[in-house]
Amino acid sequence: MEIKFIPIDYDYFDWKSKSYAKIIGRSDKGKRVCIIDACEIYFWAILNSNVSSKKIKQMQKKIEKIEIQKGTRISRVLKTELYNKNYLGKSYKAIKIFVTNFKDAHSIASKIDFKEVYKRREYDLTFTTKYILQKKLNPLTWYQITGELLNNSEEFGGIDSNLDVDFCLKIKEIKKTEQIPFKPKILAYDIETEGIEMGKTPILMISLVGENYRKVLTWKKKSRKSYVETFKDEEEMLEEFVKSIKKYDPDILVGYYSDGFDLPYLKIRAEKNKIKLNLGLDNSQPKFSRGRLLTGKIKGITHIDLLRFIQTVYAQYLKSETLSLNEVAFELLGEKKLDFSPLKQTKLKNPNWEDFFKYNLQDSILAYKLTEKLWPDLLELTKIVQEPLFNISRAGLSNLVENYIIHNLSKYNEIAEKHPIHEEIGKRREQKRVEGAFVFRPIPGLYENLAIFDFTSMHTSIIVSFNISKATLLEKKQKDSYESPELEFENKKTKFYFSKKPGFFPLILKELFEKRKRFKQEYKKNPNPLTKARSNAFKLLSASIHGYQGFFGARYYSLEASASVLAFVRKFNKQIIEEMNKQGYNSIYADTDSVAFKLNQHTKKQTLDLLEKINQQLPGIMELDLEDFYKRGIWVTKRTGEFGAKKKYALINKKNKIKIRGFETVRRDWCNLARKTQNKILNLILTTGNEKKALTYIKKIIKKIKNREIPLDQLLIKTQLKKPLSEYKSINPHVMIAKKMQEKGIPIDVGRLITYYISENKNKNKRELIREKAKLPDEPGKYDIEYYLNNQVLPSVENIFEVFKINIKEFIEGKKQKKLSEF
DNA sequence: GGTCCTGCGTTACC
DNA sequence: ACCGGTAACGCAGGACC
Repeated sequence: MEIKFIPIDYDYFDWKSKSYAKIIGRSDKGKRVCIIDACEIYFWAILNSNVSSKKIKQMQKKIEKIEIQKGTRISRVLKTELYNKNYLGKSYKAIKIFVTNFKDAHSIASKIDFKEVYKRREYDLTFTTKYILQKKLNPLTWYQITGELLNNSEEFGGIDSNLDVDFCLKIKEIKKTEQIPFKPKILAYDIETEGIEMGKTPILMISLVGENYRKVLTWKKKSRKSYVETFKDEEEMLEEFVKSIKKYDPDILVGYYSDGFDLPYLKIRAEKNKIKLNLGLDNSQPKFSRGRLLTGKIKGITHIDLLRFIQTVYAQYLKSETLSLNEVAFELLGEKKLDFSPLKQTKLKNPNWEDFFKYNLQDSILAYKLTEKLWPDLLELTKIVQEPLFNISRAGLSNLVENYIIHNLSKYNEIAEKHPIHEEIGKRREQKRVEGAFVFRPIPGLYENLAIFDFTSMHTSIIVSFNISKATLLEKKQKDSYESPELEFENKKTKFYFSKKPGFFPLILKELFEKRKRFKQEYKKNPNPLTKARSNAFKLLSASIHGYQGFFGARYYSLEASASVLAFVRKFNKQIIEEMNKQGYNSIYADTDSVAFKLNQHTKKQTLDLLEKINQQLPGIMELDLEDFYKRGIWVTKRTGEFGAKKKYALINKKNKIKIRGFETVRRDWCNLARKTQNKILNLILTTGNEKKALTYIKKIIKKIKNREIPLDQLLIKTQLKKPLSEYKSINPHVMIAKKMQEKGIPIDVGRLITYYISENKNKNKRELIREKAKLPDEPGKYDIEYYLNNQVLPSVENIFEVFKINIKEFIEGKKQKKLSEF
């Protein structure tokens, strides 16, 4: 039998002590298919140099006799083969050791302890990674598959008959084929419960949304709405939930925060009702693995918690202040959750069930639409990193980078480095932090006619240009090697040297860098969600590489490499600052990979010519780029001291587009009033080039504050709770409010945004703490005029006016010949 | 009882 | 434990006068 097949979910199983891959996907006809494939399980014993051939043969014989029994399972070494391989860029003889069973590779590896063995490697890769590497059956890519149809076959213990698929194939041949668009079957779900404590109270309703498919399952109330199905009790509802999913037959089951809430909740409630939540295609129940975060896996169906993907991969493209479903959906879809106020109360009393059903349905609708919207990003990242969608949708940045590297090692005949063990991680974490990038302290002022240059993927281009990596680091200075700038490392001034022979790590990055450029161009030429997603995926990987090298959990960790990259970053940033000054420009500001400067008498063309000249002199693949030309820019003083503040500036380009960085305007822990006022002031100053209109505006705002004309929603301050309440040493207003909320019975989780305002407080007998005046938004009270003037609005604008030598407080007092308090 | 400094805490930039 | 260093700045806590 021959079919076109796209792999989606990867798994493996044991049959007669051997490991087999079990891959679920679709055929081009939309059939759900399982394919079964044998996969050789092996790892490597890398040998010390000058071990004699005779000795090697002896070792191979010994290794081939290793046998392990674990319960009923017997694991053996099947065979061994000798190869010339590279490991960390050096060539070695290595014995490839084939074992029967994946699960025992680790134990067998630990039995190979000959003194001639330098390292044992690749026993710590997952089965799926090994399989994909070996068979090149990449996720979400179409293949032409030839195989033997299993039909109630005895082979593999009748696996096909217990599997909920259209057919099951035993693979004979995998061939590449043309790619056709693939749209997965997505089903979104969301539950509503009586309380929020995990599994404690019944699930009231469950919504399910797919293509032309909308359902709410409940047992609480009958409804006139056709999408609502009412059952006798929670048990029946849960049973129907499983049935509905099986019937809809989705490739992807998606929720929002469903790893942490919906799926584990469902599992507990199923247990309480003594029923099986057998969602898996093999009728297995969801399995949860505990890391820092709970992860819910369903066999054969890719369970995605969209929040996790958005948190690690997508948040950087979002403006939303929180990653709540409501805000993210509004930003990406222009659609919100429905307002259902009974949920905001601590106890649900006689809710309007019709509204509640609608509310529940809407959450799944949003999750469904968001998944469709983010599908190009999930798809591209999965194809590029070459790990299953399930992993990609939850992977952190280091994980994405590392898997990208692992799946690109074979070109260099490289054996993968091992994952650091616990002890090693501990050691790495104790290492002193290395010095980071350089930030140039600006001289405060309003500047005209500016431009910004920045380096393209600076860290990555440095790694490639100077061949920097764990494997290319030389122990001591060598002739004809790359030399890092002087840097401090372990409390000593030193330099690091890197071989000139290109290493596999920089070479993989070089390819990544080139692809990043190519796909950015492709997107510019042909902008659509797919080209955008591809461009973004490479951008993300490229931007995360340097952080990866310095991350304690990385296989290719090297603090020496990381410190060297940063030393180059500082050097080149300073070099460009100087070069611009030398060429008759004035450098105003710089941060890491960018330099802002005044053009002075120079034209745009002269500036671009200079850019080209600089580029000709830059080493390797390093490249300086024009970010933009700007009409004006403003830099202010720090609130304390008379120096210019770093990481705070505002610019207006030639098309009157304003870019604000670091100012309170962009900080969510300031009230809207202060943020909006500052934004307006910056806008007026940047557009007009002077402070006149801004002064008129601030006077108007101050008057409004004084007259209590500001609505409460403009005065709310939002601060995130970053740790459990008990761990706070310093009780700041938001901690105080969180405690108050907890006393009221409102559940407080880490990560929650705490909202409050500052009210007037009459008893002024002792030193007044702000937290004593903090109130919940629904607590009655008058806002504290003095606080909002002196701690919010005026501080947000005073150093802007100071650029024009105006002391805003004095200006306001002087003008009116009155004290501020009488204003 | 006021003033100043320091550390905690959050959020931003790159 | 899940990319990391640089930086601003409010508030509380405590030393000091």
